[in-house]
Amino acid sequence: MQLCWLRNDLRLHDNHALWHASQNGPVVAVCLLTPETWLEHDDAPVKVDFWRRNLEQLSEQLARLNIPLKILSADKWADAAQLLLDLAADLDAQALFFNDEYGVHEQQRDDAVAAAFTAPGLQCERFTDLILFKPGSLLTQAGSMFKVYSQFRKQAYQRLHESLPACLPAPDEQQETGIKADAVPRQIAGYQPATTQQRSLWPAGEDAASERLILFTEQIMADYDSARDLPDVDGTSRLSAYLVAGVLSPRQCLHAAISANQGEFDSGNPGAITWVNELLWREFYKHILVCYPRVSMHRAFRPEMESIPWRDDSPALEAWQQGRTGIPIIDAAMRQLLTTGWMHNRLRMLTAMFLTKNLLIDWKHGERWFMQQLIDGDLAANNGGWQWSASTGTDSAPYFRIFNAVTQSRKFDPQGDFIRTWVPEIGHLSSKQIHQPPVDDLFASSDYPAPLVDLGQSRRRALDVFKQQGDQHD
DNA sequence: TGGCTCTTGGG
DNA sequence: CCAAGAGCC
Repeated sequence: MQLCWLRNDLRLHDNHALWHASQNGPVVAVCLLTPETWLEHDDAPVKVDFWRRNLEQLSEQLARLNIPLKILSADKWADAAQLLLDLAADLDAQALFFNDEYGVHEQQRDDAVAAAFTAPGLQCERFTDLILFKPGSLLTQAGSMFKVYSQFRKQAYQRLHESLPACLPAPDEQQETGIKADAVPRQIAGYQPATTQQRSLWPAGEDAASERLILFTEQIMADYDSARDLPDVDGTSRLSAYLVAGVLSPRQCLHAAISANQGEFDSGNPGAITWVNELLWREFYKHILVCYPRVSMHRAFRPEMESIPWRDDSPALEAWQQGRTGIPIIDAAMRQLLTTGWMHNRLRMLTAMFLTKNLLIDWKHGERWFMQQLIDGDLAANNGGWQWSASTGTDSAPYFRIFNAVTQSRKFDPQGDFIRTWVPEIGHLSSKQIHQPPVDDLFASSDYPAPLVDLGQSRRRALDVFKQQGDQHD
């Protein structure tokens, strides 16, 4: 008997741990509920609910293969090893299989569990599955981790040309084990259940994920290059939540893109190339997290950026969080996040840069708020994105490349339709005015706030601060 | 995965 | 008046 420990890999297909366990003999799947650790990691309620709903779907699929799902509960990850050992003893299981997760706490937890199993002579098998390449396996000539994305990608392309990682099938149906499966709880204690709207925006299960993947690669991806920046258009993959919960694997994404692009991933349709590029950014940030763990320990990737005098301004932070900054595109984006648990990628860059540059508020506050709200919150990608915007990260935006939220709004939401959806109190304004409501109008008719900061002034303030930072370290 | 300002040259 | 390009942050 083998245990397969499921975490953020809630799928039957192309699941390395599950497949290899099933090749080894009868399998019992197990997962561990640790709400306290999720809280410490700022996992959003909508994300926890999505994970739970996917687990529900997966347990039904597993049942059809006669693979029982056992559900363990613990306060903290520190208890994981003992709980899994006890279960193994109960079921007389000799081996534990799981797919590696990345992050300091995750790796500590997994190393401890692996040690606890191998010490008494049990087997523990770990796999690279959530990403394409094992972190640390793509290196410069000098043997160090890349600090610049384009070089990382070059190496990744080369490796993919040499051998494209294949997708594994779902495990076969096994003999009845006689072991009773546990029911997936309807709700996780301490977490608000998701709203009806959120649930219908993000249907759970492998079938839903694969439907969206096919729709995207066959109908949306061809225009990805031009449409992906328009928040009011369904032009992005919207697959991130599925990737984070592991309902979908990056190999499945890569193969779907390739088959919709005449077998190519770095040539052919520009949309396909750009999307594969996004998959590789995801990969890059995971590698950065493992090779430079300081980025997840409240540290800037670039040490010389540690001493930026961030402003302490909780009213402004709260206005940003609640979508009351008086900059329509920023508020629309933040309200989309609050309501749906998701934000369009272009808007993530805009709102992050507005917080870190125009408001000069520490990126760590924004990083935390995003994690607490996002259905697709992912430590590596979220941290990478925030440090990119704050210019503190690897290969990040140069400090002088500051977005102007209003200019970007005119460019990417030209008719103002996205703003009208989320900021209805200024919906009556023309598409010319809606990006920057005239002050008279604000006094006259709506309770929409005046801008929190002047974009020009606050831009110059950020330039001064960041320039000084650089001078100090010349 | 920018923006601002200044310049030039054309309506 | 504006578009387009250069140089700077």
